[in-house]
Amino acid sequence: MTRKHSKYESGCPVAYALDIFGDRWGLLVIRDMAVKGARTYGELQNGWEGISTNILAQRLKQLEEAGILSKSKDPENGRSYIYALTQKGRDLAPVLADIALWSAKYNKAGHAMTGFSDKVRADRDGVITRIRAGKLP
Amino acid sequence: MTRKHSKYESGCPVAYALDIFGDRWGLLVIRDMAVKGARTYGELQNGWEGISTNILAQRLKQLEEAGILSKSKDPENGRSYIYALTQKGRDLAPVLADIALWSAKYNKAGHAMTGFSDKVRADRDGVITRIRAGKLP
DNA sequence: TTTGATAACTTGCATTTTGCAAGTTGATAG
DNA sequence: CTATCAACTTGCAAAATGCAAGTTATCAAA
Repeated sequence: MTRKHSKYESGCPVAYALDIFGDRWGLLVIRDMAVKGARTYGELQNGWEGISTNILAQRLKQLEEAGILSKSKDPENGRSYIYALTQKGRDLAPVLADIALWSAKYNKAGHAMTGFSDKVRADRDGVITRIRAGKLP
Repeated sequence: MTRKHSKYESGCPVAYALDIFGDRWGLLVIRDMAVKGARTYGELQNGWEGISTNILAQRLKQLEEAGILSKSKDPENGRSYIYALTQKGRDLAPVLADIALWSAKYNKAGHAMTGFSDKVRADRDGVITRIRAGKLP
């Protein structure tokens, strides 16, 4: 991620990853694609958290530059683009899965969604394998 | 995390977690404690990435409020406090481990640290168990 | 063909977060 | 007592995010 605040550059693996998706929206965009199957700008715009249009556009560009996702023209609709996670992006499945497990354990809110975390709890390896294969969890 | 930009509130587990550590520094503070064994403000201040003093103070307070870490007076040094990850914080070990593995696979920088990710690659469960038990990986 | 709708952004400005660097306060050591 | 240290705090600047209106290219219908 090309932030003005210089990248961490510490060489630590956690820092390296956070340089790519350690902002407010990066991992949520990736989640929308991996877990919900979002593929277009409009679908991502209609995500659960209400990302701003300028931030979404910027994030998509940065994640594309980081090799996390790819952007191609939609052959069936000249106005639309298709965004897809690359293998590099899909390989973040274990991170998403374990974050969901952690949250399921500690989030006491009554309105918490449990679909994804329930699936992970039931079959963590299966969920990860499917996301890595480009399928829904 | 009490950010003015309203919390996501979507109910999604990933969003719940990012509300707590989805800022620029949260997960790095947690890493410093889990992976390096940092326990004092000074040790955290001397982290690999150069966090600002005001941000560190603020983050420690927020993470304490979120139940990720605890703060207690150092009985041997009246000027110092000891910060320790709670079980809730230590339960983020799988997330840290997965991030490290992912980065080891995709970070091509020659100066990348490989200690933690090598340990995870060799024995992911062992690393997670040790961190969860409050030990170093 | 024209008109209206739509997808994907872009733009201008406001608010919030992070960064820099100096400063303060309480505790310790000599 | 003075000097040093640990843990912040403070004031301001820079960067990131949010809001809401706007623009452009493409598609669909009349």
